[in-house]
Amino acid sequence: MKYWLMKCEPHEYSIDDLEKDGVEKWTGIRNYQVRNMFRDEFKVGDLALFYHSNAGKEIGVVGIMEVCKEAYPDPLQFDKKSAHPDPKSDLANPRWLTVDVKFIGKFPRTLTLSEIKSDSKLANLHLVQKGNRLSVMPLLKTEFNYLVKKAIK
DNA sequence: GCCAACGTTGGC
DNA sequence: GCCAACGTTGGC
Repeated sequence: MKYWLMKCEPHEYSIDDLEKDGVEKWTGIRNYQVRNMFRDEFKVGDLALFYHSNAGKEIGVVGIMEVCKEAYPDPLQFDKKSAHPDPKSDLANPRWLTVDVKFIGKFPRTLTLSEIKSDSKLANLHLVQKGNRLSVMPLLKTEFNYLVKKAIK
C-alpha cells in the first residue's frame, strides 16, 4: 500500500467538493511522470493527502482520500469543451489517465505550506524541495502519518 | 500579476 | 540529439 500527496487548486475542485461528491475522478493530469505513477503505482486502497495549491493563505494539506479505482483513460482529453483537451491523443491509444478517489476525511484546519516548510522533520518532502512542480507525488508512510498527526493536533 | 523553474515542442 | 521558444505550475 502506497501513500500520495495530490495537489488541486480549490477554485477548480476542493476538499469540500469531494466531500459532497464522495467519489470523483482526478482528471486533467497532463504530465508524463504523473501519468506513469497513475499507470504503474496507484492501487485501490492507497491513501492520499488532498493539497490545496494556489490558494492564498490557505495553501496546504486539507484532508485524506483513498484510491478506489485504478488508472483508466481521462475522458477530458477527448472533450474539446473541457479545460484539458488533447487533440493529439488517440481514442484507441489514450495518452492521459485518471484514477478515482474517495473522500475519507477533512482536517479541522489547513496544515499550511509554511508550517510544513518550517518543520525540519519534513525537509525531505518532495513538496518542499526546490524545483519540484509535480502535482502528484509519493509520500513515505512515516511522512503521511506525521502530516496527519500534525494536521489534527 | 510576476516570475523562477521546469517540461514540451519542433526545426535543424 | 540539440536547443530555442514556448507553455505550465504554483508560490509570492
